[in-house]
Amino acid sequence: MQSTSTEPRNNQPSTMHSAPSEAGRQRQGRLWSNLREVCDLLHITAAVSVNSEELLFQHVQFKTGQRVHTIGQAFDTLYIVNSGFLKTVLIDEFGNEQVLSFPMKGDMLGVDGIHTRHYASEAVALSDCDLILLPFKKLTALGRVHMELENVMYGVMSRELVREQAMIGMLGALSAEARVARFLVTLADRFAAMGYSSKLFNLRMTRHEIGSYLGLTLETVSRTLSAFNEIGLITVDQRTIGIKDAEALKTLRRLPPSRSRAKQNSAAKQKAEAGQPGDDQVLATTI
Amino acid sequence: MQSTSTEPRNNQPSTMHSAPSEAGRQRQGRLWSNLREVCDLLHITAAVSVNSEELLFQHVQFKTGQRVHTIGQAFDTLYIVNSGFLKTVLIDEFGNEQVLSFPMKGDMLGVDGIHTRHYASEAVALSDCDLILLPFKKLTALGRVHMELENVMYGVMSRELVREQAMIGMLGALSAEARVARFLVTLADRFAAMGYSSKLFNLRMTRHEIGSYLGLTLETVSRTLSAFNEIGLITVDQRTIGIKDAEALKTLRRLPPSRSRAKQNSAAKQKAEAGQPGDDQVLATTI
DNA sequence: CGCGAGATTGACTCGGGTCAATAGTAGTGG
DNA sequence: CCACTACTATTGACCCGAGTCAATCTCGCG
Repeated sequence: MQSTSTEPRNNQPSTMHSAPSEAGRQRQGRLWSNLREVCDLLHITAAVSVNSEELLFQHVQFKTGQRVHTIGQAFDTLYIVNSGFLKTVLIDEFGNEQVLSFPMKGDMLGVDGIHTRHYASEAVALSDCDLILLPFKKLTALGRVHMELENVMYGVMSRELVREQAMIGMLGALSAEARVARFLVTLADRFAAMGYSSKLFNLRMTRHEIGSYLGLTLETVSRTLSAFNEIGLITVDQRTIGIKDAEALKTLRRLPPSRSRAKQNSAAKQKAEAGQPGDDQVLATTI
Repeated sequence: MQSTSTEPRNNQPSTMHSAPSEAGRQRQGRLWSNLREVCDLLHITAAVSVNSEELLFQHVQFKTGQRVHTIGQAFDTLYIVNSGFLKTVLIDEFGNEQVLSFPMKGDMLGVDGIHTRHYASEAVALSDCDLILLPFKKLTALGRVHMELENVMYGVMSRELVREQAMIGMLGALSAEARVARFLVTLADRFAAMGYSSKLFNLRMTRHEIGSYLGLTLETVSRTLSAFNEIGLITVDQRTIGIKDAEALKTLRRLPPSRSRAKQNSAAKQKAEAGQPGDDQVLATTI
């Protein structure tokens, strides 16, 4: 089914979420997954010994725009994304959204609710989604029997922690161009890991949401994408992104590394390269 | 166990770390803590039933500047801060440090190593420190017997995750003044939770480290502290900070909330308040 | 076919980064 | 005890990256 890419299952409206695609079996008119399928989804290589056809986890579908959980809501279950795209957000005292992540297939939701027993963030479906429910009580009870599970959980939470650390590092140190470049590269890698094309894909989120996620305004995101397009790093058409030079995007550095170049390329080099027939003056500042 | 790490133990000479202060008992010339003491330190209200005088966790001392663990080092143990102050940092491709956190009493270190089995960050002592070792293997083995422990771990990791989410929200949305203000308020609260004064304390980190943590330059941090000092929110003398108006610091908002005031106070209001005998023009822009 | 949400682009402004000079503080050793 | 050095902090001058405001364009949808 997901042959080419870009669109997993065409988003036909209202059709009971079209194809079940991956894991899961019908029962009582619903999809269920066993522990092995859950671990596969998480990319965790835990040797799940059990014949866990007994241990089944229910799926739930959410349609575009629906909230999976909201801030302050009593916590009782974790979610794993089986298909679809979401965003998680914080809401500040003025009602402004701060996007924290864009979960997709294989990601876990709700971990931030464990501590206080209330979700600390809000999760919203950006497309029709299929999520697997992991009732937390059930999960800890299972831990008693299957110790592998405990390590799976530690691994997932630690992974999420590392991801957030990288995010903090990015927000604290990178320029706008570098943030957008990294965002695109990371997205491409995640699509690749899901079996889709990493060279051509559709953004599921608005410029505003990307900006919030990267600590930028939507205008800056838009301008930066246009600039990347002009110098041939990518192609942009609304939400369709084509990656043309992944290497350049990966190595695009920040402007404020410290004291170093930043002055020398401003005037001195400009005239030296008048022989270039191309049109690459747009990002000349970042080299 | 093979220490391998940068700076192992054996540095208890000098002053045997002044006062043992809190938890711990001597044995083999070292300090050890039991499970209850560990949980108390973490502020986790887990009913630790066990008479866990058998389960003892060793302490280790680190002196100012020593590294507890480095990036890429093989992970095998978690740490809990019993006393002292540290920083955790990421190192980018150019050797620049990005400060991620300032762990102090009751905080856990090393969680980011669980996922890949290698520490993802570096932890450095900013003062002489006393840490409790939690060998991860031992910990998971214990989980088999004491289920409370599992929940303690989940709680600590979830708490850390929430903290990092708040950090991301701050870096993505707040102005320099607001970041510094929040930093001070958060520090004050943490000191209060540790039983110290929340009104007068010493920073254990440099302006540079604060700036890195907040995504600012050291100059901006310094200037902002001076500005807060001038309008009477705090007093500053090198690393000694006195909190004068905690409420004002807490409610200091960002400048770029969206579209709203920002223009109307620029010219119109200035002349209307010439009757103010005080000296408060410094931060007039933020109102 | 018009409407509204989203995206693009331009013009302008300013918060905060950069560079630089000065001053306070700590550690070391003669 | 006082230099001598190295590190840290404070301030000022300057300027650029990105935010703000606003106009226009595109596209999907009822």
